[in-house]
Amino acid sequence: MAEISGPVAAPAEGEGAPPSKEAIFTTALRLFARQGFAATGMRQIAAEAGVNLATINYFFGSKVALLKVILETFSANVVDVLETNLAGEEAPEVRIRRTIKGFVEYFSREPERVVIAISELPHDTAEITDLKLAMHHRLAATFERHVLDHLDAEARAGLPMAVIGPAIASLAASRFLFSSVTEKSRYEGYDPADSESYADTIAELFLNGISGLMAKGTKS
Amino acid sequence: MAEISGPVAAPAEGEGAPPSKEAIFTTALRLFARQGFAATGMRQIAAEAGVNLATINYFFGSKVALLKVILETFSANVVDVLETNLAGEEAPEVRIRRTIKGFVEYFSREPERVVIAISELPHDTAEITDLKLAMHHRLAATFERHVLDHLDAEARAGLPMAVIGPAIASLAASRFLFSSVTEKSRYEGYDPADSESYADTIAELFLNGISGLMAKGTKS
DNA sequence: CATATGTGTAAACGATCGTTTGTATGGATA
DNA sequence: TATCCATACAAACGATCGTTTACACATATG
Repeated sequence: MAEISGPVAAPAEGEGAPPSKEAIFTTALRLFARQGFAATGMRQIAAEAGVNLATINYFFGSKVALLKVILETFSANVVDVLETNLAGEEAPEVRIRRTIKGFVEYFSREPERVVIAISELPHDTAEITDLKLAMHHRLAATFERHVLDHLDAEARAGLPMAVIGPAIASLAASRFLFSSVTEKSRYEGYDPADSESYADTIAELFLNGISGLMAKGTKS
Repeated sequence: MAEISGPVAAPAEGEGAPPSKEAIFTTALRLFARQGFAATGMRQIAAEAGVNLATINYFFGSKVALLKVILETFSANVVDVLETNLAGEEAPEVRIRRTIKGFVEYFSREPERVVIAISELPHDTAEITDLKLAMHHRLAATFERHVLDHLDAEARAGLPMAVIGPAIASLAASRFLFSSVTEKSRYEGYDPADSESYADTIAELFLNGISGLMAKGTKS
């Protein structure tokens, strides 16, 4: 099958895109996050976006291609956050803390992409698997280059990449993964809208654990 | 609609169950974890379990009821692990470490349930929402009673339940969430089958962060 | 023997799925 | 004006969806 130069290959979702295309994209983002990719039908997207059914395939080519665009931009953004925050001459602790806060802040801005990415992560949709692997390799390589390679052998042995990679990702995403549950519960003395202090908490948790959190106490 | 005393209400998956029923259950467990609930069809379950299509609804009533059984047993098991490990007179750190290791060990034994539970967590399937909320409340109440209530106000202020609840769950589950990706990659010097040391690593990470991991180094 | 019950099966139900086809329109371009 | 092209729409395609019905067979019970 030859390459197509039609609208299918368009990178999508820039502000230059036609209003219909943008409506489709934001609606799909919302529905995929709320109901899951497989459970969301094309007709529902079309109806809630206020466009014709065929318009979706006209702009995006297919349903999985729509998912692909979502995951690809998410992947690019996450790699970008990691690269820009993890580089530098400061102590590893400073750069790691900055990186985690960068993750949390980006996730707060686009929680729907986080939910979609994590929800689809364990499933092996044929056309998505390669995308996930590529993202994983880029993230792992960046983390190794900027952090692990600067540690002595003993410290490095305590940080197996296969553990802390998923750990840091899950940790930063945990709030958004569970938001459908925690939002329905009430916690006294905690403001869920305060994303700044949340980023601090998660960063401290990853660096020094709950003992670090308890030591800091009300100081934050 | 009156209650039915037929096989639909059966608690399922005991060893006393008919072989067909057990085959359906284990097959559904595998397919739901690998493809997702919505993306898995009844006919595929029936075919791979070697039973007739109608047999599934005969034993379980409906497709969502099948998912319900999976999540209910998972929920009961997780609450049980938390209760048995978190209680006791030892220092909080000892009990928390034991609890996390308990989680990881149970998750290692039944990774498919973990993947299903986390994947379906953000989605609001009408009949599943209540189940998730109930599980969340039980877990939060148990953790508060056994840990938070024994801390002084300052230390407690550093541990917002809305943060560390999802955090501990995501951390313990991270490896199994990402297994479809990490399994396809190679990590030197790390044996993914060593679930014992993995549990240690995650527990140390939650308690003392990566600084704790680096301090321990090759000692583990 | 007659009957009830648990299990398994074939076939079909209506609904919804993702995708494609054909056509219409409106503005830009030649 | 004539042509092209991006956008948009209605309608239908075949396939698959979860579920239900009706029936068959075994075993156990009265």
